[in-house]
This record gives sequence, structure tokens and C-alpha cells, in this order.
Amino acid sequence: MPKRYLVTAGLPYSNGRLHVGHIGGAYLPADTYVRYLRARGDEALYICGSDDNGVAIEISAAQAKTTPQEIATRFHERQKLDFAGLRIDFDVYGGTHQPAFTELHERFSQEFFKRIFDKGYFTKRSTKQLYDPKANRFLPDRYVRGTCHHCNAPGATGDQCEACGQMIDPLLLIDPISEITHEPAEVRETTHWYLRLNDFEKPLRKWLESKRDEWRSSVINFALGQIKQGLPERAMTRDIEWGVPVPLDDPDAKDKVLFVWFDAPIGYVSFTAKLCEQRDGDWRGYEKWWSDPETAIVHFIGEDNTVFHALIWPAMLTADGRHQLPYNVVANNFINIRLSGDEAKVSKSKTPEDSPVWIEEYLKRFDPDALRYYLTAIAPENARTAFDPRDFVTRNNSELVAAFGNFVNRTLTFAARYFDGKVPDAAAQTDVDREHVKLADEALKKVGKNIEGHRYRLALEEMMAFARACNQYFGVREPWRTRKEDLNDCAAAIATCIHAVHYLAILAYPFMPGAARKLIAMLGLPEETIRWEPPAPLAAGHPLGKPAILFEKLLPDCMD
RNA sequence: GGUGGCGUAGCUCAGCUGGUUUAGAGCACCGGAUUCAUAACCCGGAGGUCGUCGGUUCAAGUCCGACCGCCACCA
Repeated sequence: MPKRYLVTAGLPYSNGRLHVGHIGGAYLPADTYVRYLRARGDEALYICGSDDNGVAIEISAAQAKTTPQEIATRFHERQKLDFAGLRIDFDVYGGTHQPAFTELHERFSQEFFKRIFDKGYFTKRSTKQLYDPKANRFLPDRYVRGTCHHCNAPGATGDQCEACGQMIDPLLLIDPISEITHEPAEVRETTHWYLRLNDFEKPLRKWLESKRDEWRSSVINFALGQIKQGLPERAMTRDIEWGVPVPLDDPDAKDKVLFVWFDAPIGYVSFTAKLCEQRDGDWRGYEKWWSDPETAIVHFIGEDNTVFHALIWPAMLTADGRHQLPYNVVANNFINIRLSGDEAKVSKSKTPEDSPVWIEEYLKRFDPDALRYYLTAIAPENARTAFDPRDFVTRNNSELVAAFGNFVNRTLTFAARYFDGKVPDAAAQTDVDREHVKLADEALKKVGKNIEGHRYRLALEEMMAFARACNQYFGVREPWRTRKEDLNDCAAAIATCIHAVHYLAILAYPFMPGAARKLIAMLGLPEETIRWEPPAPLAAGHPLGKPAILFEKLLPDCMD
């Protein structure tokens, strides 16, 4: 058993707004996991931050006639607010090019690169690439257009021809034009450093095989499949200005930066170091988290990042040799959206700007916990799923409001009205009552086990199954009847229901921290009492807080 | 073309290493009961030859093969 956990979620790229798919895919399950670990009593850190480097931000900035730094910082701040609004609580939210983090991050990245270089794992090689003489820069494939060398159709981009659907070799494109300046592009020679991933095939395969029982099979199968096909060399440097300068004393390294995917995962390490510096005044504290084998490092990512987290990053770590490999890589698929019946990807241009699938918009109008609940319920753990606004409303109303919230509400209003807002005496508890408490214990175990296995959907269902069982129990015990016929029996039933509410607060905490907090307050308890263990029954006479609506009911068309 | 995934009630999906399941849940639907509760809750009912065909097995949504249909990634 690991002694402590370091949890990361894939760094969001800071050139756009966050939507529900981002959250449900990585940040929310990771947050849920960390909350659970802490409630269980484990030491855990949750590390994240923005990925600020790379050509896309450089080009966004050029188009918006501003600087890459301005773009990166603007979206960094907005994304940070989105996370906070959803109660996704990182211990540190860094950024690979944010003022407070840049210095440490560049140093870590450059030293990392240098150590791998010194060990001889890079191959230096020249290639030809398209160049925009007016913009004075090499052009990524997407930023070139020309006539297709397969079918002679105009307007093909450097990666694909829309007319014939074939892949384009940008160097063969006829009359290539830069998308940046709309001037003709020319071929120039450039030099890059390639990481020989094939050098690591054997250790990576062995390591992945050892994870077969623990990891999601899709991640293992994908990674092993890539190794089987043979890992290629990959360029770890780029011809752009915005990024971490290549730290080599070589004229060919001038004006080049590290490939974003080289420095981005190092962000996990440099942000940890920054956090240690902020907390304890010494950045070196990060070693406890990254080098001590008693720490388990768990990466949460979207499916598109699998190759980097399961192969390239582990290869980098192996080459460097100073840190341990990930304990688990939890990859989720994408979440599409279903608007007016059609399923589609969230898109900056096609998704309406004020659609609640954008987190900024959602938070203006709705409860963060409702979204956390729904995104966990549709978590894309085995396959892509779709965010459907109408389904969101239905599940909010029929599950959170009608089942979970209703049980809490009927229990606490009953206690407020007929027992003076105090916990009644449970002395007359029956076997039925004790059975119900046993069911609660089982729910706690099952939900915990499923979270440990990264089966969040199932875990949430188990929580809801218990909430439903609570309503059944309430119906069986009929306190509204026994109140008039046998007050002691009624008291025992309501005391048991209050105990069950306490269980629900604990069960809900990893998924819906806000609701859990409200429940704890309604139970008249101090906030810090949430521990993932069977709660002691509240003493008879314990004063309860004021009952309040836990989840708001939504109108069917409120998301339209 | 290669690789991986998916195809189970009207809808959204569970069913992990084959045998207590006569195939499950939620929603929607129908009937009933109840009044503590945000017309919420509770009980009952209806609804599926588990994509198709073949195979392995005492036993297959669950394993194997072929095929059909969707999707993603790679070429």
C-alpha cells in the first residue's frame, strides 16, 4: 500500500474556455479521488496548472495582435475560476509560462532535457520543412495551404486534402501558401533533437505488463500495441519562439524551444516544487513526492493524452532516471454534447457562446454539485458519452432532488417539526433499523472500493442505491403514523434516518462536496468531521441545524 | 487498409475473470397505496429470441471464428 498519493490532471491548454467535457474527463474524477483519499486518512496532493507553451498560443496571439503571454495568462485566470467554481480544489494550480512558475519550470525542463542529452538518448538530425520568409518562421502543417499533390484540388492544408481525403506531405504540396501571412512558403532545412523511444521499448513493455491488473485495459492495450508496432523517434524540439529555450551550447539550437509535450508533464514536477517552496520555503521537498517509492503517482488524462502519459513521459522518466514511473494512468474518453438531438464535439465556432456546456456559462446559472453529479453519472470510462442538457435536468430532478434530496428533507423537517430540531432517542431501535445501518456500512465499503478502482460511475450508483433504500426504509417505518401511536418507535426510526443522513453526507463528499457541507451543517456538526468511516450515531438531544433545500429542482427547458 | 472500441427493454446504460438472474437499473408508461417530504416517496405491472450466423462447453450477453452496422485513432 502506498503511503501517500500525488495526483495530477492533464494540463489544460490556455488558449480557450473549459467545457463540460474537459471537466468530466480528467479534473472531476481526479478531484473525487483526492477527496476520497483524504477522507480515508491518506496524505495526498492534487497538482495541476496550465500548459502555456506551444505554437497554437503563438499563432492565436499573432491573430489577435497580442502577445502569447497575454493569451496564456488571460485563459489561465479564467480556467482557474472555472475550477474553483466547480470546487475542484488543486493544491497548486501552476502554469508552464505563468509569472510565478516560469523560472522554476524552465530550469526543471532544461535540466531534464540536458540530463537526457548527456546520457546520449537524443539523435540530432536535419530535415526539410516549409518556411514563411515574411513571418520569419517555420510552418506547422496546419498552417500551410496549397494544391493537392494527389488530385490537384486547390485549398488542401498541409496535413490533409478535403477534396480527396488523402494525407498530404507538406513538402509535396503544389504552390504552398502560408496561412499566417498568405505569402508563398519555401522549403528550408532545420535541425532537431529526436528522442529515441525505441531504446525504451523493453523496459516500457515490462513495466506496462506489470500494470495489467491495475490499469484500465484500454490504456494498457493501446500502449502495448504502440510498442508492438515499434516506437518511432520523436522530435523534442521546435522552431518557434514561445516556449522553453533548448539548453544546448550548439549553434543549431539557437532560436529553438522544447516541444510542448516535452515540458508539459515536467510541469507536474515543477509545480510540485513550487508548492513545496510556497509551503515550506524549500522547493527540494518535491523529491519526497517524485522519488520516494512510497508515493503513488496517479495521472488523470483524456484519451488523447494516452500516448504521452503511458509511453513518452515514462520513457523520459526512464531516460532521466531520477523519478519514479506513474503508479496509474487513468484515461477517460471524450464527452460530446447533444444539442437538439444531434451529438457533436464541443467546438469554439459551432457551440453557442452562451451555452451552459461552457463552464463559465454554467456557473452563472446552476449549482456546481449538480454538474459534478451528472458528469460522474455519464463519466466516459469505457466509451465516449454525451452531455445531454435535457438528460441533465431529468437526472437532477429525479435523482438528486426526488430521491437523495427528498430523503434528507423529509427526515430533517420531520425532526424539526416533531422533535424540536433535536436528535430523538434511538433506544427503541428494532432489527429493521439495525439492518438499515448495516446497509449504510455496506454502501460505504462498496463506494470506497469502486473509487479505489477508478469506477466512479458505479460508485455514484451505489451511493444513489443507498439513498433510494433510505426512502424505502422511511416508508416501511411510517414515522408519520407511529408518531401518533408509538412515539418511542417513531423516535428510533427518525434517529436512524438522521444517522443515514450522516452516512449520505460522507458518501456524497467526494462527488458533491458542497452538498456534503450543507448536510453536515444541517446535522449541526462542525465541518471537519468528514471521515470515510462509519459515523457514530448522534446522541439523543443533539441539536440539529436548520433544514434547507439541498438540491434545486430545475425547469425542463432551463438549459435550452 | 491497420488497430482498438461499441452494438442488451421506447430512451440512457449496468452486467469484472462463463453457472442463483426465470437477463438487471434509472427514466418514460400503466395500475394501486400513502401523506412525513421540493406533486416528492412506496408497492405492483407491462416491456428484451442480449447485432447476425456458426463453434467450444455439462453450461455463453459473458469465450472463439466469420459477417453486418456504428465510432475513434493510425496509415
